[in-house]
Amino acid sequence: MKNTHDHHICQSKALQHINEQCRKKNIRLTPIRQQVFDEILQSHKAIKAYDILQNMSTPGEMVKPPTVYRAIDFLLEHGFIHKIESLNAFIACYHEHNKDCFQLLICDECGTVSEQINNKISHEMKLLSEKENFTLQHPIIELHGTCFQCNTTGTKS
Amino acid sequence: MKNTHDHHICQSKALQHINEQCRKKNIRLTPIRQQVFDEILQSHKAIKAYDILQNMSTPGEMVKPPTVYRAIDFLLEHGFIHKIESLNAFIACYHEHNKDCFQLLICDECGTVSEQINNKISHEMKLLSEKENFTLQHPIIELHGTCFQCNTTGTKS
DNA sequence: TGATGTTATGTTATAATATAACATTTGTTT
DNA sequence: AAACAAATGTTATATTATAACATAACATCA
Repeated sequence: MKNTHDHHICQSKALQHINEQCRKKNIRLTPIRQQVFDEILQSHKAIKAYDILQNMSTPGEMVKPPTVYRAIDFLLEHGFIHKIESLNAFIACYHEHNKDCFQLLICDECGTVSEQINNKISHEMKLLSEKENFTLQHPIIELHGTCFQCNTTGTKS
Repeated sequence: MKNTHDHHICQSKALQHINEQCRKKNIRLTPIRQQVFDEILQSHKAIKAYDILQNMSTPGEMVKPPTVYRAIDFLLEHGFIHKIESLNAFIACYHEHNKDCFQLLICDECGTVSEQINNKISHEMKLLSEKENFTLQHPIIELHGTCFQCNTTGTKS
């Protein structure tokens, strides 16, 4: 199946970004954190914590949940990954956004997740919050549906 | 503490609505489903499945998870309640909306959840989806922050 | 340098959320 | 009443996530 983009470019950009940021902010990208980020970076599909666990484990050496969850917490805290609440899964952040408002398009057919930064939506969220005298701190926007590829081909990738 | 609205009105409206709908659609609001809905209807705070379990149990008769989860599934399916994915919790639907796009304002101080139906936001979601050739089926919009009351009083309700 | 504090990791156990699978009962239709 | 469908009961277990405490690695500066 033809892919609409070269994921290696995303990956190397994201890697560059995380390395830069860690240097700049003087936070430590330890081997475990690196490994967990690499797992999440593999594709544009969301990955679950226990799948990361599995992938990082060998018959001789089973990685334990706190190891992975702690790395995930670190990556989330610094915005290198996002949690998809409706899937209990994680996706790498490919935008270098300082903005705290982004939208996730989640294809329920193939599992692909696409991160969008739409200023109009951010703006409308702000307006709604103001209208309701609500101090918006953390917007979660997860849009489930079917992506173009799956609509077109009718197959799972 | 003064409350900004009379929750009993919400409750009775929602009760009326669910009864009407069940009659109209010829679906059964059994005692268990009624009970679970009542629990969720208690307040404008989200409630968790295991709290419902607790509330429905007596020392002599412990309700078991599938009982509650099945009722929740029924109520979700017919739009009488909503799941808040970022809290793993549930809230009654007080709008009689056929619309599939609503926004939840979630106060992280006091736990109050307010359901909004904002046409501009729905519209922008549609535009974004179209732009990305994405068939939107189920939008999830959960806005975390602090409500007016909590901002003002600095206390938890 | 090595004493000290801080950050990260290891380890064990368990909490919290959710579903599978199969048996039984209740309701509905004819 | 027979037969089917829908709902509930019951047991077990899967999945997701964290608490609590021990140890190791790193940082810093007297």
